[in-house]
Amino acid sequence: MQERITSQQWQPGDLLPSEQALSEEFGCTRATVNRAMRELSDAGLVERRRKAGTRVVQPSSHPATITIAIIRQEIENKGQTYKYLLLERLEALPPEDVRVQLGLEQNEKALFLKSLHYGDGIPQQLDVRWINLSALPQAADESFADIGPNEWLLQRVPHPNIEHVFRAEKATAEEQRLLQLQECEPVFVIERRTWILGQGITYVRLVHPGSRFQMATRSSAEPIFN
Amino acid sequence: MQERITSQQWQPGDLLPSEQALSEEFGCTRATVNRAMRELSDAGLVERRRKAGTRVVQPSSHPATITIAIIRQEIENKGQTYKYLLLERLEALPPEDVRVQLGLEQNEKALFLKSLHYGDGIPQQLDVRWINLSALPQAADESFADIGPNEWLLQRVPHPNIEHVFRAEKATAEEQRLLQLQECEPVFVIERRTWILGQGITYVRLVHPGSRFQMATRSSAEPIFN
DNA sequence: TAGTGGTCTAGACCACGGT
DNA sequence: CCGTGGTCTAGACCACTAG
Repeated sequence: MQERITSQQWQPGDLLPSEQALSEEFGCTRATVNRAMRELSDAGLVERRRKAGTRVVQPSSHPATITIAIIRQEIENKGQTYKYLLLERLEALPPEDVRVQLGLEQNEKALFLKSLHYGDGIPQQLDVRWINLSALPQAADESFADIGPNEWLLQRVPHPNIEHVFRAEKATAEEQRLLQLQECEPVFVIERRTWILGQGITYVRLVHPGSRFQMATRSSAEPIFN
Repeated sequence: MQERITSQQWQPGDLLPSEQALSEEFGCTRATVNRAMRELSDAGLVERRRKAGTRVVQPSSHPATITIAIIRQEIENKGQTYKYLLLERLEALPPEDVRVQLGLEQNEKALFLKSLHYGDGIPQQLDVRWINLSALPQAADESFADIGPNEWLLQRVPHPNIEHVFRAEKATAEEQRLLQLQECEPVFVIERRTWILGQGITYVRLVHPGSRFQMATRSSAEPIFN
C-alpha cells in the first residue's frame, strides 16, 4: 500500500478502498489491513475517518523525529572526555514567564542552576535552569556539584511530558565568555519545558556554540519499508 | 501501564510481566496487551525483545517530533501576506558533496535554484537547492517563476524519505544581503535531503533569519494518555 | 441510517534469542 | 531448549459520521 502511494497509483486526496475490500484483495483479514493502515496513518501518509474512509494526505509539511541525547552521552559518543562544572546554585524567585510555565505561586521560590558541560576541555553546552521545588523537594538537598541537573532529573522523573523550542541566537556577552566564543559566533539554543500530570518540573535553556553543534533527523515515513 | 511507569511503580530497567501474565491481570486477551505495549514501545517508554521480555527504558535522551511546514503555510498562518521570488535558475554541475548525496554521475548536471520567501515584504527564508534531473526530468520544463520549488516537489513527489540537519550559523555576506540581516545576526539553517527508492531527489539549504524564526516540538510520549 | 474505521476476543503458528 | 514477543486468522460489537 505504501508503494501504491509513493508511486502515485494512489494520489494525494484519493479515497482508498475500504478495509473490507483491501482484505479481500490482499487475501488477509481486516485486522491485518487495519494494522497496516494504522502504521501508514502514524507515519502521516494517510488520514482516516470513520464513515468517510481513508485518504492519501496532501503533504504540506515534513514530519520528522529527533532525539536529543543528554550532553554527556553526546560528548562521550564523539570520543571526547566529558567534564561537568556547576557555576551557580541558588533558590530564588523566577522571572514571571518561568513562574507561569512551572505553575508556581506568586512568591514561591524555585531552584536556579547554571552549569557548563565540556568535551575535551572545550565548552559544549551551557545549561541555565529552573527547577520546581514543590514538584521535586529532593532537589533542595542535592548539591549538583558532581552530577548535571539533566541527568539527575532523568533519573528521578523518567518520562515527563516535554516541549521544545529551537532557535538560532546571537550570544549574550555572558554566553560568549562562558562558551569561549569568537565575536559574532551564533548559538544554537534549545529551550525545554517538562511537566508531569500538569505539574511543571523544569524549564531549561541549553545554549550550544553554533560552530560545535548540530541536530539531525530521520524521516518517520521511512522505517515502514523493508 | 503508562501510569505504573510514570509513577515509578515500574522503574527504569525493570522487567515487566509477560503479555500472557498481563492479559490475565487486566482481564483481556494477549492481542490487546500487545497493542498497548507496542504503543508504549513506539513512544519510547519501554523496550521489547523476544525471549528477553519488556523493560522500562532507562531514559538517556528526549525523543521529539517536529513538523516543518512549507514556508508559505507558515507565513500565511501568521496572518502575513506571502510573496515568492525566484533569484536564480540554471543547470550546472553540483559540488562534489551534493553530487554524491543526489547519486549523480561524474559529469551529470543538476538543476540549481535560489529563491526567497517573504512575509509582509520581509525576507523569511532563503531556499538554495539542487534538484536531480534524472529523477525529475519534468523539472527542466518548469520555470519556477510562480511556484516555490518546495511546493512544486511536494506535489510531484508526495512522500519521499527525508533527512534533516539543523544548525545555527553565522550568515554569509550574500545571506546577510538577501535576508536583510543586521551585522552579527545569526541564521537558522535547515539542510534537507530527500530521496525515494534510493534515488536522490533534492538537496536544499533553507536559511532563516535567527531573529524571525523558531522551531517547536511536542513530546511523543504524551498523546498516549487521556 | 448505513457504511466506515476502532477495538476487542479467542486461538494459532512462528522467529528470535537467552539459558 | 523453550519462553518471549511478532504476527496472523476469524469473528464480533460498537462509535462515529457523511450523506
